[in-house]
Amino acid sequence: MPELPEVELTARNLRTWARGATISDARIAKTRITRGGSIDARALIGRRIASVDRRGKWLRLTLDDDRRLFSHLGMTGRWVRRTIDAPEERSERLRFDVTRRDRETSLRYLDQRMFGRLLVADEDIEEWTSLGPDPLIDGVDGRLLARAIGNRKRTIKEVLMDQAVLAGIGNIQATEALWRARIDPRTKASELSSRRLGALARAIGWTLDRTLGLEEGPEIQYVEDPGAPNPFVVYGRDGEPCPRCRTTLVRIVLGGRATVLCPTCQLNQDVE
DNA sequence: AACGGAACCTGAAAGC
DNA sequence: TGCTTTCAGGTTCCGT
Repeated sequence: MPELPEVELTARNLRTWARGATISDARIAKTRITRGGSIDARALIGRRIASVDRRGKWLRLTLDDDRRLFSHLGMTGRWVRRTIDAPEERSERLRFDVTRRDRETSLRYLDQRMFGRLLVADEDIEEWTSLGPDPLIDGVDGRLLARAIGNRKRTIKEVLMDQAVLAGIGNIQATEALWRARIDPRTKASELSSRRLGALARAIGWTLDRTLGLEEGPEIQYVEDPGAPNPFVVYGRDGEPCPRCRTTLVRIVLGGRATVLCPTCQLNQDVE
């Protein structure tokens, strides 16, 4: 589920909760979350969490012995803070009890569908190093987009979601940004003018900032959480009027993913 | 090489 | 009411 904004908020939470803290206990359930490796939880006990970083949708917790814990949230992963005596939750896959200044709390990684990943490594893993530029860390503008896209011929929506092109953009952020920039998601990426790419870069900044602002708080609110209203402008709103021109928004499928667009205003026309 | 589609999972919501 | 189908914000693999 999570895209760049949710992962960024998670990184900020983990810094607040755990940076500088010592792991006093660690337990990991044996599930497919650790595929591609295995984690010896006992070997983490006693280590201090030196720093927490995010790149794209990946999190990296660096320990004081320079080993790193990598975490990808997949579709349903979330890190939460609990009291030390809170009972194990249904989808709990990893638990860290951490101590800082004599205060002990418990960090839990929850992941219902287990598409997420957890890996421990001595150095940065390929999944981390192969990520493209991150819009929040590296900034994003039309030139950078043009360079990242190169002459890729897939649709701009699919290319935007390619983590090697731009790190952190998923289905929601791509949908929202393309609507904002008035670009038809089916356009071949290499066919966008530099002017269009400039508009797209600004639109990406707009939707990321907007989503980050919506999600400030102790726990990330997902759209699909029961009772939570959809906070997005067009994502999940097919059948509703376009907020800009009132045309009914339509749903198509691109690269196997639901895509909402306005058939009237997403026509790649410059508007100033 | 590039593409569409299925697979990996669980559970909530919609459909009948 | 209860059973069935569809769908979900991610990634990877497989066959054409």
